[in-house]
Amino acid sequence: MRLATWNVNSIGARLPRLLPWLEEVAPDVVALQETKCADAGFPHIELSALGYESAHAGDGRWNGVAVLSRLGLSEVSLVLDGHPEPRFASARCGPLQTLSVYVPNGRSLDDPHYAYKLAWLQSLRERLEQADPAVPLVVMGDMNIALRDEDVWDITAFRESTHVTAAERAALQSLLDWGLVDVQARPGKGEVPFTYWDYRAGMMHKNLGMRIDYVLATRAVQVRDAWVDREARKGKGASDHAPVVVDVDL
DNA sequence: ATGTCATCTTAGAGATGA
Repeated sequence: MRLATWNVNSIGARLPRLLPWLEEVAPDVVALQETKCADAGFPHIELSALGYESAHAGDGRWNGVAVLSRLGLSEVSLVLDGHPEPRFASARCGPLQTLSVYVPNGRSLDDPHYAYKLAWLQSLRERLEQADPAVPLVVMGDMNIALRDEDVWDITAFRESTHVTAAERAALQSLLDWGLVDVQARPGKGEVPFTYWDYRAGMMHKNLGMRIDYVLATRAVQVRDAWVDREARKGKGASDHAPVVVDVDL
């Protein structure tokens, strides 16, 4: 079984890249983030033509998450309790419980959005308590957290920044402590396989990136291979995030 | 690194978010 997660930064703008990518890479289960579209505008038909059922939570301009599956799609849940923004989608995809999450950015340490980020992560942790860490389950998505210093291009550039604070890392570690493994992708251009590069200042070209997109899997999911598809971040009309692809056995 | 991209408002450049 092949899994993938990708922050597409607007599924509308990205459809000319997303559809060929799905055909080429042929993942069985996909978590998407930042679809930036309302449910009515989600391309269910185009995805169906490629064999995917899809569940989408979105309300328009911001956020938006989806789960795509060609192994069946059931037990859909699109709400994380207490949080109206569409940042959570959960579904059973064949034998695999699949969560697609778009963790709030946080913006800056003194912004209310930062506290919201931590509260949202706490809610996600509580949501996991309703599941069983012994079953095949993955949490995939844009965590907006770099778990280790080496997961950003230069930790000294993050002195007063979100994404690297002890509180954020503890919140992500708390998800792992429930019973999830942080699946390690093969090394990329550098030692750490970054998943995000800012559009500005030639960051991609200089490989000044961040590892903030994750596949977190229970131990019932046996990982065969994992990589970041940097090619999908290149060229015209690319997202600022690259997909993470993971081959697993259950 | 602050160099781009996407979307919405309301008709075209600015605001917002990442």
